[in-house]
Amino acid sequence: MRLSTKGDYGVRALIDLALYGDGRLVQRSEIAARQQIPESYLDHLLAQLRRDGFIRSTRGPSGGHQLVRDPGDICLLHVIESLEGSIAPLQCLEGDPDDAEELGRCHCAQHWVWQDIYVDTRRKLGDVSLADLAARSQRDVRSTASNYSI
Amino acid sequence: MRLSTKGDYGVRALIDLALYGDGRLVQRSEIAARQQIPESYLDHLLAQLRRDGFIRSTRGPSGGHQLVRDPGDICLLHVIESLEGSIAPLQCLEGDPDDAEELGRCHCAQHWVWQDIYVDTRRKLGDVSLADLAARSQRDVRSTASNYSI
DNA sequence: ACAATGTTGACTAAGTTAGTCGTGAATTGT
DNA sequence: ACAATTCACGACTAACTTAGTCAACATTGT
Repeated sequence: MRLSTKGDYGVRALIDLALYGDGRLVQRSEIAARQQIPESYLDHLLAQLRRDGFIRSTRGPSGGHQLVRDPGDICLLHVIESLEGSIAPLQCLEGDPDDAEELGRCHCAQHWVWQDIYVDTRRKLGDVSLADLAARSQRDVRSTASNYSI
Repeated sequence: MRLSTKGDYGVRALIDLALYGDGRLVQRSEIAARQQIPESYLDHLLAQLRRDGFIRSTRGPSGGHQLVRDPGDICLLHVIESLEGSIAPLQCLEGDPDDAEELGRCHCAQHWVWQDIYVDTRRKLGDVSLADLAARSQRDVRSTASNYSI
């Protein structure tokens, strides 16, 4: 039930782009340094996010990465599912989670419990945008900084 | 985010004991056959459940396994956590989940989202008893049987 | 041309999952 | 006492996943 580093790192990378990529390209090395992610590993995550249309990348000197859409229009659910694959707790819950017909087909005794958890988790993740996370991230940075300044 | 076979099989084994172990011992081979679990693998799961006080086992001919407590007094959360370990989606959420102090210590941007999901998932699992699952399992068996008899 | 950057795929080491197997210990029936 | 039956436990393993590294290549700005 644990999120792997792919999901964690990938989300952090997108938050970084939301925070520092306003109108400019952000380089892999910048993201890696700020978010504490091995640079060569970050490569794979950026590739996946590119494939799924979250970012656009530019080569060459002064190249880098940028978000394709507005951070407010990107929800955590899609990012996580891009990086982690399905987050269904049981195999019989995979497939289109919005198709109630399909989910109801299995009759294992635990099905309904995990289906409830699955649907609810997806809803919660769907309700959070990258902009929300970026704002939270910035707030935390400021509050930590103010602790030092007292 | 997927439940492993340990959790799935282990819960099914306990449901089997709830259904067929009323006042008698149920043998490993019975459980394995009914629940489609490799017998030698089931050993490990029963050992873990014994260590954590869910079942009691008796050796020798006509030996077997039985629940220690009433199925209504065993919640899914404790069973799952016995078999799977912590189900916290992030490492920084581990430790005592009822200690709000401890959970609030980390300030990674995603923390609050996953904490919400974690707390809610544990609550949902805590609200389901083995008796609930056993009843559901029996109902499903009957409804499947009645489909054939029509 | 060439240096800076991103792109891709092959490779790897460590850990987890999902088991199997063999030996031993307890219990029962004879 | 002894054999049969059942659980108990730990060693072992094959396949898969995770979390990376690395090298070769493609593109772009100067």
